[in-house]
Amino acid sequence: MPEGPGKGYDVQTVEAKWQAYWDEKGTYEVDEDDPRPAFYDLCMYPYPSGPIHMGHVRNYTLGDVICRHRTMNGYKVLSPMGWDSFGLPAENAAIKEGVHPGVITRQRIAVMKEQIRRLGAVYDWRRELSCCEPDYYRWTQFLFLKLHEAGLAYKAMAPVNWCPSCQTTLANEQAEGGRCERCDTPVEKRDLEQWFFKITDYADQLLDDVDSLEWPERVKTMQRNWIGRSEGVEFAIGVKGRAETIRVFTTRIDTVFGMTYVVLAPEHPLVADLVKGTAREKEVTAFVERVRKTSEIDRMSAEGPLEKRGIDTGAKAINPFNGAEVPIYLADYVLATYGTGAIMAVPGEDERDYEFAMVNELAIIKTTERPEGWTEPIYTGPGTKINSDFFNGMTVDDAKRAGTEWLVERGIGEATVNFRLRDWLISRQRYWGCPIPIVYCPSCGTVPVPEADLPVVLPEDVEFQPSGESPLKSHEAFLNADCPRCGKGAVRETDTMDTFVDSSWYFLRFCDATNENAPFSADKVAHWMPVGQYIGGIEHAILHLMYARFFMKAVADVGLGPKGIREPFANLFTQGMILEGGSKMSKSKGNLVSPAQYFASHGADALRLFHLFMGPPTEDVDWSDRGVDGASRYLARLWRVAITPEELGTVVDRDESDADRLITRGRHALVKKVTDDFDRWTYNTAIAAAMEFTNDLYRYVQSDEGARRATLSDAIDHLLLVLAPMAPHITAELWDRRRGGHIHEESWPAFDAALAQAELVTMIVQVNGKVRDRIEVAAEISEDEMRELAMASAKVQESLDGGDPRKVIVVPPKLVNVVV
RNA sequence: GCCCGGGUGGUGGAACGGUCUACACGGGGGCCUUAAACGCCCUGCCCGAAAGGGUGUGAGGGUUCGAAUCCCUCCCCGGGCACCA
Repeated sequence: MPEGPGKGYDVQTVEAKWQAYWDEKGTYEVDEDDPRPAFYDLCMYPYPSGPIHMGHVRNYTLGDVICRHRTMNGYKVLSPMGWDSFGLPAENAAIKEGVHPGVITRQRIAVMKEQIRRLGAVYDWRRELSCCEPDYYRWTQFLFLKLHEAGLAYKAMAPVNWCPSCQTTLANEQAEGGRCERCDTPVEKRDLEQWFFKITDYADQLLDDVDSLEWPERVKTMQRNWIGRSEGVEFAIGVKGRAETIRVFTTRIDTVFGMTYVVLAPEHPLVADLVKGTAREKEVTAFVERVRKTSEIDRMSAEGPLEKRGIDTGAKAINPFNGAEVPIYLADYVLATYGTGAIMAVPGEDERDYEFAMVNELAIIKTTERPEGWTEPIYTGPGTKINSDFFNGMTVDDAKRAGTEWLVERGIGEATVNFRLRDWLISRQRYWGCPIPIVYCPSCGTVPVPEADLPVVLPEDVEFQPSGESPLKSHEAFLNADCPRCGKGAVRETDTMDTFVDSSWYFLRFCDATNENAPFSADKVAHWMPVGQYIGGIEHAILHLMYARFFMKAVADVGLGPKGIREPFANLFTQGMILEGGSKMSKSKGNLVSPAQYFASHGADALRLFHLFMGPPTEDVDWSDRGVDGASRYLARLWRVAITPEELGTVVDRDESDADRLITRGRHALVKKVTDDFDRWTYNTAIAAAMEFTNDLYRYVQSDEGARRATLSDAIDHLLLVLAPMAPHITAELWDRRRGGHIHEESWPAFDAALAQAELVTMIVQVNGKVRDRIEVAAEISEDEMRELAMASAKVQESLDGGDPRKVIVVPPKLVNVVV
């Protein structure tokens, strides 16, 4: 492995020097009273897991390039960094190693911070925050109280994943495959009282506002699908011989005359009552038990829809439209948590119902005309209604309207909208998270902790149970509290908040990070927000980004945030993953490649440059370290050329030559190219252009009589300027040595578009679309001249063989195509 | 199953409908050196000693003077969603 770029360039010393300079001088510290226009550049803050990995390098390099580039373009760029420092991994490590999670976490933050600095990424460190510290989480608690006050935080019974061995609930992500992440015990469903945020109140807004975002289309699509708005009707279906009705939701009321049976979710509240005392009771109860044991994860994921399991209750439903009696089934393909937990089933017009009907040998009624040649038994497209009484002859859409009207007139149904989005369950039965500021009083009930009493501090003197049960549950001093309302003895909530709550507002805190009286001031937030560029992994496309959007809106509505800003992230960039051998790098796979070794062997600039050069940052890339050498070699070359232009060839002080004109043209073209590429996020081609220009310099200066020193100097200055955001250390050092001063305080260079155009171009001569000749011509050549030149070409004459061309296509100044 | 992305040299990747493979990595060769490292230059698939020619962007069609690029059919890879009525 080569030791750095070589001759006269001491990578380690130079990089350390400039990193210290940026820190000490506070180059990237910004404030409200700075008159430059504001720009907020943010990378998703990391979970402090210890040493950084290549994904971090990619992320923070991109963020840093944006920050430095924007700054050179005259903006004051807010670029902060912090730590998503609550969470399960540190707590698990604590249980295993007997060290407090806070200790482990703070050590890891120190390591990570040092490595991020070593990368040369610059931040306004005065704004650093860590969400596990009381000066941050007291405001998370404050926001919880505000949401609670506004009715947006509530407690309710909910089915959760429960690990019987660890005695705790688990997040869905921690119970993948239906087994506990820690002990591999199968997870059960339990109903527990849990805290929720009422994100569903914002379902419509969250959906509508997606349109206004400059985000990757696929992320927007994922958000829309996750919200899953669907319009339909809810109506009551009578049960034969009983007073109760079953409410069902459907988006296809036009198919109601095809209703073949009704299905209830096994958890439906009416089930027990329906079968009580009937011959079916025993069998149905057994079925319900069986389904309950299957976790929701198994029911909803696996490889595609599971085989439809169901059972006849023996009860009959009555179709209100025609009085038809149909059987009532229970089936696990109907979810208790969506719509009303009950459906009307129409096998002729719904794939799932069809599948179920086949298994249970039920009749199929078609209610929509099939298109010519349609052979499938199910049809879900548009058409004309048939077998449908007063719908007959209507289109599907008209029948939907008529059906809804019919129900509304009789008072048994109405149009409704359903969402896939559920309220956000934020309770975690874990220690290492933000305590929920609530106490339970025997006489006053659930009482919020007064704002003046915040923070509710996580006690440090805790003993971690090998079982994983939260030590808060057995911590007397924490548990016992006085009721804020009546002063009598009360008990504290021991659940902590999902760490996604912490990350739902950290970008707001960055705007006003040291405020001791409020989570942030609305004015400061208004000054910086929305984030002008947010950069992070695609894996957060739904959860974090949805929650943060919800918070931004909620915070405005409870009177804390600026009213006009309802979306936190105006622009989002999702970077691709760094793979190793085709799969994601991870500790467990043992295929981590540490960035730290490259700091020592090649330096931060080379590593940054290589990451940017690998390919477009949206794409996943397989890691290969061969190219770091190449980046390093290029930087060494740049160093030699900039320090000693004679390296390039003959440097003279005399009149302008062709070489001078070519070099000047080249540098205008370079600046144009890099400027365009920065807008397109195609740093790979920007770097290629810089390399190409450097190669061209050698060519021009070595040919004929050499180039002027002044021309070269100007070219090298521009080369350094365009590379400055990407390779900040070497360009800063060279700039300082060549001209004095700080390159990152220079303006982004301008270019003259006319000068960037080449004088001479290669004209391609084709015969029948195949290249037959190349001729150097002036860029301003006329069509006629081109045609003449092309026809005069020996190659063309040969092909014509004395005849006349059928057609000649001329595209000035690049191409002539002769068709024979 | 549905919805997105992608398939271009040995590799990463370039390419407003107009020279396919820029820029790199790796390989081969040469120069420099006492030698090596560094550096510099050439090369890049097939035929040919060369000049030159040919094939050629996952497959097959189409549009066009001209297609990696636009249209249709299909195959393969990656990702997301997955019983939401």
